[in-house]
Amino acid sequence: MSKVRVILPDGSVWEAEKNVTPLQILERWKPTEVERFLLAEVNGQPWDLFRPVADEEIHIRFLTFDDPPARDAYRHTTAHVLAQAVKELFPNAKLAIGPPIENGFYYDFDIGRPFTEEDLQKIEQRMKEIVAADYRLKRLELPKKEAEALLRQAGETYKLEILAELDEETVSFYQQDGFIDLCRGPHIPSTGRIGALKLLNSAGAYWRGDERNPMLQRIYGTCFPTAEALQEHLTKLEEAQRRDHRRLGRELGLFIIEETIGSGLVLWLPKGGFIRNLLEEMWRAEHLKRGYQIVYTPHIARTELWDRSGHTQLYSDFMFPMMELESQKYLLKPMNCPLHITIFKTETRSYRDLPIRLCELGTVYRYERSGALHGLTRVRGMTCDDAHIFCRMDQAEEEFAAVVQLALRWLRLFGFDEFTVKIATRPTDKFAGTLEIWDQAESIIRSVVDNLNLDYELDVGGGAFYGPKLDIFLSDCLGRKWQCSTIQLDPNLPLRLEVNYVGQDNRDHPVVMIHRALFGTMERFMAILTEHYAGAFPTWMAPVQAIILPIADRHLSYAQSLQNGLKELGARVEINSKREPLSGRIFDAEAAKIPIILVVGDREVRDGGASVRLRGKKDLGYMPLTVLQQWIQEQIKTPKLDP
RNA sequence: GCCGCCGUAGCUCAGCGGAAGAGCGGGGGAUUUGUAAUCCCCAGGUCGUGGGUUCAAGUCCCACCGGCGGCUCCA
Repeated sequence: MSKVRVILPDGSVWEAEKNVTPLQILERWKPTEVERFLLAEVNGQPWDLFRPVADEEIHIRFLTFDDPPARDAYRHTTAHVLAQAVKELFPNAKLAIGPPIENGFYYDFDIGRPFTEEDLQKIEQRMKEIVAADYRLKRLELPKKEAEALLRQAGETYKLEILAELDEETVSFYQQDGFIDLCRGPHIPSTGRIGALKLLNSAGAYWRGDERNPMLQRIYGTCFPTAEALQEHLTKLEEAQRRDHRRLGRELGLFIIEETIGSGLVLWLPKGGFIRNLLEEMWRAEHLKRGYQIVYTPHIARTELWDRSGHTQLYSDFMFPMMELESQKYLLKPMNCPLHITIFKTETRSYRDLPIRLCELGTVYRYERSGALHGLTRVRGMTCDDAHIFCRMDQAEEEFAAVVQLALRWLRLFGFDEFTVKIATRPTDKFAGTLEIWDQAESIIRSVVDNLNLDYELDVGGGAFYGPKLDIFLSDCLGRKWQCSTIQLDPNLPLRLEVNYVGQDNRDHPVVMIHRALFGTMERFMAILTEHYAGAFPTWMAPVQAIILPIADRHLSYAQSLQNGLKELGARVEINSKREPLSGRIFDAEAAKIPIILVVGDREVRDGGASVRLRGKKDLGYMPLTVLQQWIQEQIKTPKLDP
């Protein structure tokens, strides 16, 4: 019998029998803590606690729910419990896939009809029984042939399809109780280790996400080690709902999407319009300071322009249909670049003129499928905070890096400080230009990211049709990620559209373009801000910064003079002199999320100043006028980028 | 687009075969009010649109329009 050398996390080295399981090691090493651990990591590989190890020397670690691989295994096992329950209740159901996902898991089934609310309840009930029964999980490995026979006999056609795509000679199955499933694993040792679970909803989902495939029924669920942790997660989901920008947008008078206008088309109400204008003014000032030039372009342009740019061939799926008048054909613009290019080409540009940076808050229209629309985050008419930088190839890296840095600093101004960077590379089918040019562009982006020491993820094939890009996602206060800034390096449109400069050699050379947006679109950014702040915008951004509540009519003229004084300091101040009790008007002001409430009555009229209350907080007490003025100025100060 | 659910007053929703309701908001009146909702009265709806079933349709059926959730985070 050969031996295994086991190296534990604390550095101690043991000898064990061959085919020892991590669980056996754990029972010897930490007999009192066995229950805490869900999964092992053997020589860097996630490994079932119950799976014998074959190597002669192993470095082993034990993982708990707090380690992502173990959490995934935990939820993956729960997905198997879901599948077992469904198979028992609906023997004709065919299994598709059931992976763990960010906050839970799902499993796709083909049962020929949608699940009902009652189905879900029954399934969840059955799942809890399976958990209570505490079935052990087993891993078995079968040669592909035998696996195929097994799945064929079970009528699991989707699993057969998956199997056919696997290269391995032998494949693994996991089994608990009478349920067996083709699965890569890993899993937790037994169903009894699952603490609290809940099925959330079911919905149609195409097999492999492709609408040409049959529609399956997906059940989403989540699970946590304890009922408290599950409840915490459910509360968070409710909190997200409470912050839904579509709801807050209406309640706070920010924006609305109205049937009579059309799906995906936004009406900005005065308060939302105020915030947007504020952001846009900051944006313009910042861009002028940084050598950008502001341009304006029309919403429609002749089809020939879009033919030349390649949009009608490569982007037509997202474009509104053509309109024709006086035998001229026009298209609504889905992007601003061809128009900015046209502006660039109005003059012959010397190498000394570059870079030229044209920017515009340009409204574009894109056809999004009705089912994809969502509030302000997925719309059909949107304003991009767009810019196109025309530069030489030797300037591209520096310009690109400057934009990345600007974008990160810009987003921090609005209260975000956690970002994810994703590099999206050449699409597999619809792309313009040659592979060499794409490779060069992609390597420039990588070099920028490396020099700035940014961690990034790779989105293979996610680039625009004309070039690779770097997308910046921000995380809001609930940890949700949103795509905002996008910076695209485009060596292809300039070639196609002959966007050239005259070099030192007196010859034409193609420019390189950088397409970029910082906010992304004004619509989406407004949605993100609204949800991040739950409608309680920072004072500098709030459409109404302070509201004065005179206690009785006799205090109104004092309230007005106070209002005028504060307005002179630049504050946005209103008065609510409705003849309602103070508490009622405070309630209204809090509901409107006005940051500062100023109460004035006999005392304040006599002494000057006001009683101050901050949004969400109790009475801060009386402030004399001079103190109040200074304090207000501090409160309303707009954040600025350093030069 | 596809699957499921949902469309009743400006907003949020109850009513689900037998005379259209509530709260908020709006209008009017009373109250002159001290830190998260003062009281009373009133107006407001071809119950998303169009067809059908029925003695009778917000209510059941069909189509369309619109909204919501989901449609690879791959064994």
